[in-house]
Amino acid sequence: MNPAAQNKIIALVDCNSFYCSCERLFRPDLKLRPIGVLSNNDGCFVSRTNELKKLGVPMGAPYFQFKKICDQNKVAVFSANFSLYTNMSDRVMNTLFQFTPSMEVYSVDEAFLDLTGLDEKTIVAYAHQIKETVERHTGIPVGIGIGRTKVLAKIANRIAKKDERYQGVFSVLDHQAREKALHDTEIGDVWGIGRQSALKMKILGIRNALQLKDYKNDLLIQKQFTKVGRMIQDELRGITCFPFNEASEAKKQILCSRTFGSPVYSKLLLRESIASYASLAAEKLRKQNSVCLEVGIYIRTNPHKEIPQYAKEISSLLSAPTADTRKIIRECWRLLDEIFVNGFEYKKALVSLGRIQDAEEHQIALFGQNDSVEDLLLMKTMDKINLKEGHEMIKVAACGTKKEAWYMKQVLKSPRFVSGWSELPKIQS
DNA sequence: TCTGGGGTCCTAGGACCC
DNA sequence: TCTGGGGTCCTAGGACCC
Repeated sequence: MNPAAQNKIIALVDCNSFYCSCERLFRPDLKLRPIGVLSNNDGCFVSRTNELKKLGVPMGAPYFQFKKICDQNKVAVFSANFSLYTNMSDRVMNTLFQFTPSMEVYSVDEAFLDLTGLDEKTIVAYAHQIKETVERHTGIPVGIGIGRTKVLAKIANRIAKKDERYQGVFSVLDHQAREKALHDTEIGDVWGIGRQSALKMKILGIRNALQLKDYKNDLLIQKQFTKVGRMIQDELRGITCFPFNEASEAKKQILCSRTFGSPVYSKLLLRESIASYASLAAEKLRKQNSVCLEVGIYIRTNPHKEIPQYAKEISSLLSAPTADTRKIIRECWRLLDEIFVNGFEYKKALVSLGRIQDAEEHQIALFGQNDSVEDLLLMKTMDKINLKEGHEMIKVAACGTKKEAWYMKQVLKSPRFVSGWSELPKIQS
């Protein structure tokens, strides 16, 4: 075995309450106030500051159930402003990239850094330097966990954020620190162990990460928790199972779905919403330079409401791979004809693109019609204009022109501080 | 009135083939 | 008379993550 593989140093950098921190950046008056950010349609909390967590608002909680508590405690509540968050995310990632050539952007607010080879004695100090630099350059506070594997870095990161003594940086490279950290980490808090697995683990007497690491019957773990469970166990032992993916890979499936602002009854409006989601999905498809061979849709009523329920999904294979918005919309509409039933109160629609292939490498269809050069040019031009002039400046007419019932409600949205000239913060003089 | 959106990976089991 | 065995591919569904 390669001895270097066992002496890896992985750091996980994770932004604190990321969406809330982004909102706070442009509102210094909110520095000490609890903040919450809501999902689309102002439905549920998707980001909360510590102050809001302390008020007992759980992750994913419906806003309307906690509105009173928020009002009473002067909570600043925002509609999600994703263009702001992705913009800030880019800035954070660019800053991190200055500290190592080997980095994996894991999500909008997290990145793994490979710091292998650096002096272990000074690694914590180095991490503090990373943390301070990110905060100085972007204004976003982060926590950093350090370990031999991704799973261990995750555990260290949790402690870095939770235990104030460590001021946002914690390492489990040291044997004793690691054993204690694993002992103090509940099994359900281990990365990759969800609710179902945590329950099953407890039946086996495994209540914390240390017990999983030291569990003797590897075969039983494999059998009950699949290969993934075994890999998590090995990662806890310091053996790398989840490799470092530096290059972001092309998506194998692209989804676009929204809950409607108000219920929709007519097929006409469903068609509009689906055309709109198909356009967004196709745009993502072209952005990663891919084509798709499979198109699917899904529609459903509101399961939280006591009304007649209907939910149906359907998908189909195209005769030739495509990235043409118009072809994708056409197929979605054909599918809608197949599953639409009149008389229901629809609340959500989804469009999915599957069997995704690289646009250059895809097989030429034997029978179907491939995208022509003209089609591709039109799509590219549309994307270019939308990128430059703002989202949905140009769209296919099928998406509709009026703000119909299905449009999202976003009452509490902050201005586009970083992406719209007209909404830049104003300085009083 | 009112409950998000976008992904990945794994496995069991059926279909099919020789 | 009396019904093999092994391999591969595909899909649906489950579980998990942020």
